[in-house]
Amino acid sequence: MAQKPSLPKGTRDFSPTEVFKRNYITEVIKKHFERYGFLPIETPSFENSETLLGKYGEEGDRLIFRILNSGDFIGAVDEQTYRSKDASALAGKISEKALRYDLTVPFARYVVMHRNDIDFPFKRYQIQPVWRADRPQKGRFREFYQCDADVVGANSLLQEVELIQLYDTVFTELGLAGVQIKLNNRKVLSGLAEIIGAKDLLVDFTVALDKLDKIGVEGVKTEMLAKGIPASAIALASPLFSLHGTNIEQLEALKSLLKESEEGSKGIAELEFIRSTVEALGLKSSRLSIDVTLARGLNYYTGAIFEVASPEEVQMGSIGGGGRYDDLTGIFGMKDVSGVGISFGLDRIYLVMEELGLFPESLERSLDVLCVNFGPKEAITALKLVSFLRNAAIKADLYPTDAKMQKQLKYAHNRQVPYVILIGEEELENRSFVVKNMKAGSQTTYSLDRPEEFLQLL
RNA sequence: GUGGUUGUAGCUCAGUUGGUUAGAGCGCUUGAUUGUGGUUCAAGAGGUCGCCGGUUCGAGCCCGGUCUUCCACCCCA
Repeated sequence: MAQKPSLPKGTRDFSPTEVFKRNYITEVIKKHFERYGFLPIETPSFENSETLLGKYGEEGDRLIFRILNSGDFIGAVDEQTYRSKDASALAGKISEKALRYDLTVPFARYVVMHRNDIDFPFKRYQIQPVWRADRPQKGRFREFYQCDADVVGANSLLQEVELIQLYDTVFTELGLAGVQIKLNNRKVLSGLAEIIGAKDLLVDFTVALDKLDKIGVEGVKTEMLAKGIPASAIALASPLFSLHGTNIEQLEALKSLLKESEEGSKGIAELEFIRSTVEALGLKSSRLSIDVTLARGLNYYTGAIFEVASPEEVQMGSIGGGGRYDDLTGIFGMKDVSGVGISFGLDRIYLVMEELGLFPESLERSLDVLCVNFGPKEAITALKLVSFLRNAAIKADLYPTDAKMQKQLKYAHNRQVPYVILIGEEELENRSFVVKNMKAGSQTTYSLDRPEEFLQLL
């Protein structure tokens, strides 16, 4: 029986135009990744569950798509687990694989597994889809692409500087000018929690602080209280709520606030180095802003934290994020390997560029020349000309059947083909071809013996 | 996972307190147009009203469930 086709929630088909536009973005990103010395890798779309589970916190585990075992997966479950109706215990028995949730954890696994074949420091990039069992909303899908560039095996802060430049270079070339690259440091957040005496509530503290521009000072205080952070501690942290001024001024204020914390002071020193070095090198169109409230992202960051905000005129979450993680491969048994990386959110960048009308018009053109098909005999000659054009790197095609000219021209019109070539009986006889300029409506005749004269027009 | 929202022709949307045969614009097909698309004119095709169930003499409209869309929260690219 015929069933109405449909897509799973949060997934999309991409039309030819959309794919052209998406490719345009990824080509730009890829080009600059390679110019910065990153090497491409790919990893499987699914991993063993234990590789992924527990790496993204409780919330992350919930959002991981799990893959049902094959065969008689129920028969393999022991009676006790089966009867317990404990979803997570049962899931562990009937599912051993899961879809990739991000590109960083699979990369960490990759590094550990291939440690003997890799020359460190290893700079890799990876552009692949990831899956999250999230509820879709604006700019949020269950299948989406991340474009990651990470360096492992060296912990120079110059890498942070370079990654900021990389962000700037890519967004500038895409025409996404004036993007704000937010920078924070986990050590600063950690130091703050220490100073106010809430070190064990670091995550709750930072998650609440992150919402400052969204829910305001009172909202943040309320959330912190709800999470069990004492009022006295919140009072100590209050200078944070009203930080303002330039990056330098904010750093000065933080420096004095954190002078008692060794870790916090280290974080400040890192921020200061990155800030001053980036400033010395200069950015093309983006601006770097230090933001101590920035805490979003994965909780494995240990140093720098990046987030790229969409341009203000567009209502969209962040279009990129990243940071430094000193310990990631430690989970897989490889200690003391530091990594730092950034990610571009392809799907959101697409939406922002679409909204701002930043895609070049040339992407719309799928065909430069279409040859009208007048019949078997004319088609052979037309095909010769089409081959000639194709060899000259022109996107050319012959209409496959000798349908009515009206239909063929309408097809050319709908596909926005700028030039249509006509080779009918008459042209065949005097070895010529007619080129119709679809925009102007004008026609010019060329000799089949000198097709290169037409090439000059293109 | 929580709360709200949406679904009618290929697309964008009308559709009255529940009442015969569900409409429009755009698009599509055919013709005016035997070598010419866009403009015009004429004709035509296209819908189990997301799906399942319920209430009713009668449901696109009311009720329940479910899927989907979009939005907020959580979290995040």
